[in-house]
Amino acid sequence: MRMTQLLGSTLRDTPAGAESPGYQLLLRGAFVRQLGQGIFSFLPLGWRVKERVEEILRQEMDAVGGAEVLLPLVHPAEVWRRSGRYDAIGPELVRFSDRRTRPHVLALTHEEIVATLAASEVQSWRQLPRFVYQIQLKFRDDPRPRGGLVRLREFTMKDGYTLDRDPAGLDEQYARIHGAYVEIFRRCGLPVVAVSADVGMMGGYEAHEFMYLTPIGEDTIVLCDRCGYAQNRQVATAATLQPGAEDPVPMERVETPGADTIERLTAVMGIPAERTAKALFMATSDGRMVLAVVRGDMQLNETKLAGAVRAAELRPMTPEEIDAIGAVPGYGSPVGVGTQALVVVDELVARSPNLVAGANEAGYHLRNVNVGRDFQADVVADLAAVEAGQPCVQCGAPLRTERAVETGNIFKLGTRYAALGATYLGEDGEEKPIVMGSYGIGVDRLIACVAEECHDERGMVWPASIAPFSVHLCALGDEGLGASDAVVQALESAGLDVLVDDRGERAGVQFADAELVGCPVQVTVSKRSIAAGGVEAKLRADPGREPEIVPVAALAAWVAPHVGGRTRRMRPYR
RNA sequence: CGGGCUGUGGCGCAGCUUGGUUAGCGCGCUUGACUGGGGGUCAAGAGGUCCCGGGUUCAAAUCCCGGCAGCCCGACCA
Repeated sequence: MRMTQLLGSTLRDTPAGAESPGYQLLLRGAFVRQLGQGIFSFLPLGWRVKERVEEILRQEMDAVGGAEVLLPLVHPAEVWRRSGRYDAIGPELVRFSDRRTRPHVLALTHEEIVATLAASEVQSWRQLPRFVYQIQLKFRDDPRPRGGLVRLREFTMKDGYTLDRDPAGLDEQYARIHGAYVEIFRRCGLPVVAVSADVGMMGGYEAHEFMYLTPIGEDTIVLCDRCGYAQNRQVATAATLQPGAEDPVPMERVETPGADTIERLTAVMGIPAERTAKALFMATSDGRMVLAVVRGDMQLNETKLAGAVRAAELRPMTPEEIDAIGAVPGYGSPVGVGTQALVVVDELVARSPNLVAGANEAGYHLRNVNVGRDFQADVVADLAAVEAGQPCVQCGAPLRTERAVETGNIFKLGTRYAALGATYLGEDGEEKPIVMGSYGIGVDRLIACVAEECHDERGMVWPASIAPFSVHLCALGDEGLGASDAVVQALESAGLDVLVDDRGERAGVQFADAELVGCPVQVTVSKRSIAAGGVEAKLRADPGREPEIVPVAALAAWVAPHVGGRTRRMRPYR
């Protein structure tokens, strides 16, 4: 392909508003352009990268028995009503009417569609297991898209769905696809860690996320360097702490003026935060009031609390609601609170004697509060968010936390979508629910992560497997331009794809752009190289090394080992 | 949805505080000359509803009000 065919030119200045280095380079290298919030165009170079990634996805999905399909982007609302998600999901599900005022939605995932197909297409146990996947657009009206391609509203997802007779069958496919995911990220040159995760809105009973560790990530994962424990902070637990043994002593009311935060309380009373309990006032989506108690030095993990009270969603209580249960913000505690609120206590608090808690009266706290004696817990559960440095639940070594981007996830859904009629007739003649699994990879997000991972100060350094072209050919001067056709011919006839800089720009401009675009092999042809016996070749990943003179006839053989990871011959553009 | 920041030729920015000439600068673009291996030099050009709407004023890029858009933090989110 010739550079004069490309739409979009490289940028010398970093566009305003692009924060992360990877996103800056995707813009500067003319890979993508933003159209609206969370909505992007892929320019020719970006499209080539995307095509490469998709090819790897197809190969790996096919390798574990996947059959590619294409499911619609626009769904009648009825399908989502039947699964219950039409009402369960908030405004991120885009709803609209067609010309006959029939309600529709834009696909934000495709479980419903696969389940609907399974209902009509699968009748017998002989038709299971199955694994279908697609590479499709999704639209999620996210309240806050950000980070360029990291968090989009319109995005491309590789989503796959397994259909099985029973959980054992699901486990088998799940493990196989887990392995395929590891291979996909390896081939794309992106280091990830697989962590256990919350199932979220998908429902189901087990999930893993494939996380790329980066400070721009929006998730926090908890890692143990000794034993390999790795979980999303939403579900992570630390080893149980053992509070000092101490006999309960009588509770007393103390004056604590202005101590309406844990920080001020510890200052006023001269005690460490570990000796305090704090109350958080939450309401469930089904209208229950929840008073959660964690130790003063710890953060509430809302995912854990939601699980403990079996709530779909939680929100903070309003001041009126707090007042109605008889509590006082800043001085709140379960002591003396009426039965309108469900009291949920972190297990560490439940075992800790003589804590300081609020008195539900402005300016007063209670010393020596003991669970069971001074108030009753309706539920005792692990509610605390894991902090770095806490001991690992498996081996006791100090845990580490890292920011990460979720580039892929896999879910064991189980039978929840059987409600859409996804059942089969078993070998025993009985109707049984199909057991489903769901498997996603965000293609754009994966590219964004690779851009973060694979660059230097001059531009992208794409892994050969997904680079837009194998070779970036700089044709310098009339002699270089004149000789470039033969070089392209030599490479393309060997199955190598080439981007030719045929713009007639000066050497410096061509070199700078080649480094920005980041193809693995950079070849220069010019009067000088011809006089030296061929072309100059060097690797993008090794910019410091002197280029090597290679005869045109030997060039393809020189290039090939450096682009071995490329798997598909792309059609030449002509 | 809350908080903060920003909207000025294709890109990056100045000007706004304290209203007043033809709204500037760098890059890019066009034409010509020179140059020709790391974003070269010189010259001549093209290109602008100063985000939108309203208001104040003799006069608004500039001040006021209201929108819209983008970015960041938070809430939210597979």
